[in-house]
Amino acid sequence: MAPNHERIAAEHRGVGASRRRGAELEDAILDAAWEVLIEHGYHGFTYEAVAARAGTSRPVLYRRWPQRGDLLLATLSAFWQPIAVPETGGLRDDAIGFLRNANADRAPTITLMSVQLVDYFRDTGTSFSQLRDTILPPGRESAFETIVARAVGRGELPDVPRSPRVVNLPFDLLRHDLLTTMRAVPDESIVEIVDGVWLPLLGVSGAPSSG
Amino acid sequence: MAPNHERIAAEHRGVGASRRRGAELEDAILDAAWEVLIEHGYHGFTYEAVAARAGTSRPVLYRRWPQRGDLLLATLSAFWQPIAVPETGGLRDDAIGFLRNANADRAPTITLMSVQLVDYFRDTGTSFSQLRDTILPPGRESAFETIVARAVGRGELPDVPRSPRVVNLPFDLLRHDLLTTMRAVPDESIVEIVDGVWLPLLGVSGAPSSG
DNA sequence: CATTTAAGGTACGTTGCTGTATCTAATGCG
DNA sequence: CGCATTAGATACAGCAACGTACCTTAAATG
Repeated sequence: MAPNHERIAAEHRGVGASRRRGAELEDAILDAAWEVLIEHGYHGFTYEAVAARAGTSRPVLYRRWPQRGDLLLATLSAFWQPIAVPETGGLRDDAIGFLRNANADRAPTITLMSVQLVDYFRDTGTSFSQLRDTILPPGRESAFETIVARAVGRGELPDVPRSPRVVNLPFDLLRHDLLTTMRAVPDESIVEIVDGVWLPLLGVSGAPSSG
Repeated sequence: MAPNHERIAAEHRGVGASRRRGAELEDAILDAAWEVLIEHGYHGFTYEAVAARAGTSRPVLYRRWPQRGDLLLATLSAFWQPIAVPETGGLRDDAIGFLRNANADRAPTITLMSVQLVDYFRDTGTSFSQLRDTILPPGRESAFETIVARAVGRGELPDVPRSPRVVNLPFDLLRHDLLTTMRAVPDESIVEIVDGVWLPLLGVSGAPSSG
C-alpha cells in the first residue's frame, strides 16, 4: 500500500521531483525517445524501451501516440535541427565550415535518419527524401545555394546558372561518406571535397596552399 | 505415420524430387535466403522465414549457420557480383554505360546492402565499407580506375595523378542517390553526373550535344 | 545389406514486445 | 475542499521468433 511505484519513477527524474504532467512529461518522453533512437536505432525503438528510459509506463505513451510511427515523427520533429551556415566572407571557408558543422551535427544522426529508419520506410512506403520534406519546411533554400549566392553577390563567382547537383555536391559527398562509413568523416575528406572536387568544378583555383 | 512431412517439403522443390543434401540443399537455402533478404530486409531475415521459403526446417539452418550473421554473410557472398564494365572505346560512354549497369544491378540490392543491414552493422560494429571489403577480393582496381586508365591509354585523358575521390566520383554520386531515394536513379541523373560533374572536373568538354 | 550421416518434422520453453484493461493516487481547477 | 483528469503501476493475452531437443526416415557409404 506504500506508494512504491511513485518512488521508483521518481528515481528516473531525480529525488524530490513529483509526478510530471502535460508538456513537461511529453518533453521528457521525447528526450528519452531520442536517446533510445540514437543508441538502438529504429529496431530498438520500442514503447517498452522508451517508457523505461523516460521513467514512465507504456500506457502513457500509447495515449499520446497510438502508432510507433507517430512517436517517431514527433521525436524527429522535436530534434531535427537545420545546420548552421557560417558566414566567413569567403566561398571556400563557408563551404568547409558548413561541412564541418554538418559532419559534427549529423554524424550521430544521419546514419540513423536514412539508415536506421529503413524499417519505417519499408512499413510506410516512404523514403529518406520524403521524410526530410515532411519534417523540414519545404521550399527552403539549401545551405549551399545560400553559400553560392553569397559568393556570387561578392563577385567571387560568376553569375551563371548552375545545376542543383553541382551546387549541392559537397553535401551529397559528405552524406555519402557518412552513410557508407557510419561515422564522422575525417577533416581531410572535407577539405578534399571542397578543394579537390567542388572548387575546381566551379572554376575556382582550389586549395590556397597547393596552388 | 504416412510420410506427410516429406510431401510438404517436396512441394517447395517440385514434385518427384526427393530429399536434398549437401551442396544442393545449401544452394537452395541460400537462394531462399537471398529472396527473403531482398523482399523483407534484414529485419525479416529470420531463420523461420528462410527455412519456410526453402522448404526446410530451422534446425537444418542452425546446423550450418549458428548465428544469423553467418547466414547473412554466406548469402551475400553467394550473390554479390561485380558490375560489368563496358568497353566502348570512349571515356564518356564507358562511364555512362557502367553507371547504367550499376543502376540496374544495384537498385534492388544496394539499399539492402548498406541500409537494410544496419541492424547487422550495429550488432557487429562494422559498416558497409568493411562488409564490402570482406565480400569482395581486396586490392582490386575499381571500375572507374579501369575506365580512367583506359582513357589515359588512349590519350583521351592526360596522364596526371588523380585522387581516388575524383576518379570514383560518379559511382559515389550514384550510390548516394540510390541510398537516399531507395529506388533506381533516372537516366537523366546518370547523364548529368557524367556530363555535368565528372567530365568537366576532369577537364573534358562534357556533353557532346551542348558543346 | 547394414551402418552411418543428416534432412526433415515436431515440440517445448524462453524472450521481448504488443495492445489493452484496470486500478491507484497525484495533480490541477472550480 | 471536492471533483475531474491523468500519470503511473500492473496484469493479461497474444504473437513472433528464438534456440534446442527429440524422433523419423531418407540417402550415402561400406
